[in-house]
Amino acid sequence: MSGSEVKKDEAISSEDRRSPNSLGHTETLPPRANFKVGVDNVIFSVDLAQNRLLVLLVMREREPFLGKWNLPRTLVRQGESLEEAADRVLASKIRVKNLYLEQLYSFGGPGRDPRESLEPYQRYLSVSYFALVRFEEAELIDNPAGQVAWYPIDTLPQLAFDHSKILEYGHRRLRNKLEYSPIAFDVLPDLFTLGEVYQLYTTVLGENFSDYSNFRSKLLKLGFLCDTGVKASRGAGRPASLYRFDAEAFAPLKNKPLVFI
Amino acid sequence: MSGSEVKKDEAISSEDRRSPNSLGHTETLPPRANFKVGVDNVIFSVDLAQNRLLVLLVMREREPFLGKWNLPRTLVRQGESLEEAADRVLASKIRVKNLYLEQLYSFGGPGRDPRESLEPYQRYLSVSYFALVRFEEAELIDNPAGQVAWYPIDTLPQLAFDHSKILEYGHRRLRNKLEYSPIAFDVLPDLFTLGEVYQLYTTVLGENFSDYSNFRSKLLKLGFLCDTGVKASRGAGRPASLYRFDAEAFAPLKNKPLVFI
DNA sequence: ACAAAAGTGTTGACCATACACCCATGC
DNA sequence: GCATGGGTGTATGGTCAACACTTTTGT
Repeated sequence: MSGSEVKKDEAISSEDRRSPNSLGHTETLPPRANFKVGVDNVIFSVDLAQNRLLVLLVMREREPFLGKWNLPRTLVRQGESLEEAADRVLASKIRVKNLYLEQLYSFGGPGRDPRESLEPYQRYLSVSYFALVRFEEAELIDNPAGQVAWYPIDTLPQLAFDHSKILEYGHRRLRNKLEYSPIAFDVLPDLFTLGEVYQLYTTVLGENFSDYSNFRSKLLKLGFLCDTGVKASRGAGRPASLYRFDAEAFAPLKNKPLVFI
Repeated sequence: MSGSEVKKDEAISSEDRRSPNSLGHTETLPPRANFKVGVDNVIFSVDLAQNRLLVLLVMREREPFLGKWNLPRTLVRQGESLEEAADRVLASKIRVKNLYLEQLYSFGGPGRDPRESLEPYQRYLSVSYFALVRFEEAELIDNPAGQVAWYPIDTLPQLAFDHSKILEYGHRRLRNKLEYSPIAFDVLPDLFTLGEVYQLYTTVLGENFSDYSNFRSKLLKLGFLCDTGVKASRGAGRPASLYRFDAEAFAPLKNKPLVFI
């Protein structure tokens, strides 16, 4: 508390403690950096048929890193927001109706792009976005600007730039998001079985995150899934009820800390 | 599953499904935006003597928004990382030894800065950072570039640009971080009483987040606080034990989901 | 003595985990 | 029948919230 006088209900200001000796020590700083701003997308999907978590990659068609894979990316256009740019790259690679998209992190340190050494004082900043889409619905667009492919998260090729780091960051976010927000229902079909939800969770979080019957009762107790009564027969075994995500029942839970484990 | 053939252990590629008609629909896009990249800091501290959550603001000394308050900010310099820039602004306003700093969010939509309408095609991107510092230790630097002040979070002045939005975002992050990571111990002194920890939590999260005795036992059960045995007398009442944060005992809990409620 | 703050203990409600077990279907 | 997946129930131990109570100080 010594040396921290505070007046009730007033801002504590540098004016109050101006010392006469500490005037303008104007150190010379390097000049401002010059930035190109792009958006990099980490787009995930879950292939329920094969229990694989997939990431969308694009083959580079020019230098630097020609012939290497990287994340779908673009530079931001005039009049366009960051999220619009992210939407645009996504839409240029795949066609989907339902998706979850959110900003991930910004990477802007020096040395991210080898072109920096060619164009002096040029820097490259990437605002990364994280997306989850429905695999069964996602239609790859045949792109003149390069080959596009889903890669299983556990057999990734070497990536250009610092994209492995970005991807790893996105993977961590996916696992966290799945645990405490209902993003799974953004990419599941309108009607789904609880088995499908469980499958999605296990392929992302690993086999032993929870036991099916406990997962099931926990999820139902949250109260935002409603049983349509309709049964779906998926090959052998007893037919499962089809459920629907009830957005209205979920609304009051929004912003509340939730655990979906 | 229809129309989604997948080969085991191979990427699913647009090459596999190339359709001859979908070649280069080269829509004309607007040209690339031209960005200036800055860093905006939301710097919090907790005044334990008055139970107030404070934010550091800076008075603007030039247009636009001359005379209005805004967050401490700077443009990124050559050779400097984003975090280094964030550190630099912070260090130019206050002197602190201990702090917690992390990236918050990037704001880069069109129309954020009124100068955009003057310089055509110019855009302003802010990578915001969030910091928590120890109030008692933080010494405001008498800045030639403008007045600096701590403002209580509940009596903020009007802010320039979209800084209210950034600040609100930072406030939300602070509350969340406090609940599930040990950032409080980054800004508490080396030796502290459990009452001080509780006080910090209540001024950030509100009076009714938890009862003291429950908070206490929960925190101790986590096992990374060690009682030094030394007693501290703070005015009236029974003297409290001084505790120390044990980084080694905490290490195994790192990356694990924790609740500090 | 009394107030104030630290610290301990108890209780009942709720929740997580690990199972065991029944149900409905395809083959 | 039997394998397969869907669905229900239960027993055990743990955690959470509320609150009563004791301890140690300053005045």
